[in-house]
Amino acid sequence: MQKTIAITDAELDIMKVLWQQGALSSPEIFSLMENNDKSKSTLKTLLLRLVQKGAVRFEEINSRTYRYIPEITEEEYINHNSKNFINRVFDGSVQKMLLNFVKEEKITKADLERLIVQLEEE
Amino acid sequence: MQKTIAITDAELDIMKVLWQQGALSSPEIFSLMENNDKSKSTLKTLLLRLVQKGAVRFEEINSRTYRYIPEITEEEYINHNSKNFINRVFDGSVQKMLLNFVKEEKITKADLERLIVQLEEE
DNA sequence: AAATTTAGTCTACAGTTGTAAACTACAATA
DNA sequence: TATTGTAGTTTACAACTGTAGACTAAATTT
Repeated sequence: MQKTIAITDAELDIMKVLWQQGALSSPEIFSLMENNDKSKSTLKTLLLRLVQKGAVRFEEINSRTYRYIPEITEEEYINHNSKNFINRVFDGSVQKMLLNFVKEEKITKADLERLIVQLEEE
Repeated sequence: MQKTIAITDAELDIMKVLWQQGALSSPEIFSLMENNDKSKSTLKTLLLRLVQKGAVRFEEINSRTYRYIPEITEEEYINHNSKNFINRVFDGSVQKMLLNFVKEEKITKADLERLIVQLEEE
């Protein structure tokens, strides 16, 4: 069982482009995050931290360019964070969460019905 | 629209007992959190921070004891955090989250059906 | 009244996070 | 080849977090 790697919010923005693209050089990451206001330097720091914590590895492309590759998958991230969230906010109960979302009208009956149909189609 | 008050994990433990009990003195909080290993001093720091950020207020009971009262409700906390979580992890889409939970078998068809029944009963 | 317990306050401190400037070294271009 | 652009590295720094010791002052116990 692999140890848990915590990814912070700022780091997550980088992971998202990496997950989407598979592997990117840092300039590529940077240009894909142009909407993001962070400086290039900030980006590099975040990338370095991701490498240090093992969330990303890199390969040398040529002498001064690297390709960064995600080491943990988006699924792993999602699963880990979902569990965390449900534990923290809903005492670990998915039921409790669902009930709350329905009560708060974040989920409608139509949503639920659609899901059931989807489930049956498989 | 009230400004957002961020509650950290450690602080949340305190909020939880306050939400459950409504209002407590700090020794009461402390004894309700005995399972928790934190020192009394730590608890007081967290309580102070909660007061500073407006998540908790206090009333004097007698000269050297206070009653601490939650200023934000558990619902507010849950709603805010749910939104945060869904934004961060599922790009703001509840549908996406549900789909993922179903796929990961965190939610079963039975869960969904039960929810629909509950909805209809209201 | 003296000793002890205890609620609260002040101060501290290391680790994490978000952010970035300064610096280095190679590569492309003039 | 000298200049300039740029990928990467080092260093920094303040805010936030988790944790807690030291100190103060009031209440309780002896």
